[in-house]
Amino acid sequence: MAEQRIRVVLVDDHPVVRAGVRALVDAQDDLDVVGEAADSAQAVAVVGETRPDVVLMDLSLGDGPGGAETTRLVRDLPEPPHVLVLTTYDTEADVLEAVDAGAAGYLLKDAPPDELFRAIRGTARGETVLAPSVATRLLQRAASPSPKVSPREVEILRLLARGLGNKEMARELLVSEATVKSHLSHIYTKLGVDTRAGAVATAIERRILRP
Amino acid sequence: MAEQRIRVVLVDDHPVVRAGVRALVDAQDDLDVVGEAADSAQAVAVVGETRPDVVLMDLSLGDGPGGAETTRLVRDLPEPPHVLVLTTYDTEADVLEAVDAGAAGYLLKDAPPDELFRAIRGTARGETVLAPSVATRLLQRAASPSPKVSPREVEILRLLARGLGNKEMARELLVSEATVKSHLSHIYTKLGVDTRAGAVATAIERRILRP
DNA sequence: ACCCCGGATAGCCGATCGGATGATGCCGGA
DNA sequence: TCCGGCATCATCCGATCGGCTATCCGGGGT
Repeated sequence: MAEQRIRVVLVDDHPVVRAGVRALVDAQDDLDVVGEAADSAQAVAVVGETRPDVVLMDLSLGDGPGGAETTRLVRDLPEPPHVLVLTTYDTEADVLEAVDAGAAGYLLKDAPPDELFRAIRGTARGETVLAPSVATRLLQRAASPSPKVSPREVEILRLLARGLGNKEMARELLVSEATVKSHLSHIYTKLGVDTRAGAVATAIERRILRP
Repeated sequence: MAEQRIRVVLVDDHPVVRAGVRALVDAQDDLDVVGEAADSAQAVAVVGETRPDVVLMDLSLGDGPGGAETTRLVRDLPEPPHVLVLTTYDTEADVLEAVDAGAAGYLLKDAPPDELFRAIRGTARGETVLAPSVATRLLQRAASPSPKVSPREVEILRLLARGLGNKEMARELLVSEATVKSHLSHIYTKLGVDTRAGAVATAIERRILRP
């Protein structure tokens, strides 16, 4: 007789994507979509009810808790399912957050269906599955550890995004202009940029600042 | 007897999204998916062969020409189909560019299926269909005298966010440094800022740039 | 005990920026 | 047709920035 079918739950706020994954996955003999959720609360509920083997998780779930936080919640359930992140972007922060939250795999939505199926089966077996571009990025980062920005530096970044000059920041933070310049230099080094504008853009992209 | 079925072609580089839209649309009695394309060249070819009533167009098509440019190409064909943009983001620049390219509608991928169907039918009849959030944004812009940033200025903003200096931008855009400075001054005025860092932050916040 | 890191401070200097001012050509709407 | 917006270019000048080199202090880890 055949193996046990792999039970899959979809978590994605885009109805179109849910329909697409369901259509593709359900057409496979060994895979079954047993539930769908459009947000974090639904996800936890559906996973609790259906006890799937694998959860396909989108990272951006519109309002409320995101995919990373939802992954954490799902993984905190008793006998948790494996979570395979299926999302559009492979930002450094996204990947790290997801893996940290307990995701077993990270796939991009532009992956061909075959790759998706293989990833689901692998994840169900407890393997770690990474999209090629994601794997590449992780290796790069592993080679060069990205230094963390200190609290004070984040303050500077906030003022920077508001367009303040060094003198104004100094007044705002009650320190000397020299100190501000010092912080800025460190920020440039850590973010790998050499201008204020670049620092702001990079800080927002790395989610150090919220847009 | 029933009306003529509406013939639809999908253009999207994500297999998952194509499968989803196809599954949803094909389930409707009056809608038929008659072709799919994953990039610009395929899109033009498929549209030429299948002569659809409506093209569902994603704006980001991976490498090569984007959805806006592809929309232009498709609309330049003889007896062109109506183009309904179906994408993830509603950045001001994206919307303007798409409409300028001849798109008849703009819908977001998180729209519920019903809305998608109504949009397709409306577009087929030659109506203009905008997603609520997009319509809201356009109305805001129209109501408040917040001056719109020109395409060239958006280019400048992009380079700005990458931390380029005026000299570098000038080289990149094949214009003189004076021109760059002129654009920057206009940008500052329009965005209500007076520094590069502030311009980047404001541009991202107003979704003129994507983070 | 020692060293590293975050934070604060200082001065110097060349490169760059931002503001002001003015001019040209093109195109599209009133 | 005229006006306005867009894009282009030019100068001038004071203010600011970014890189560099140093110093000092306090706390946490080895």
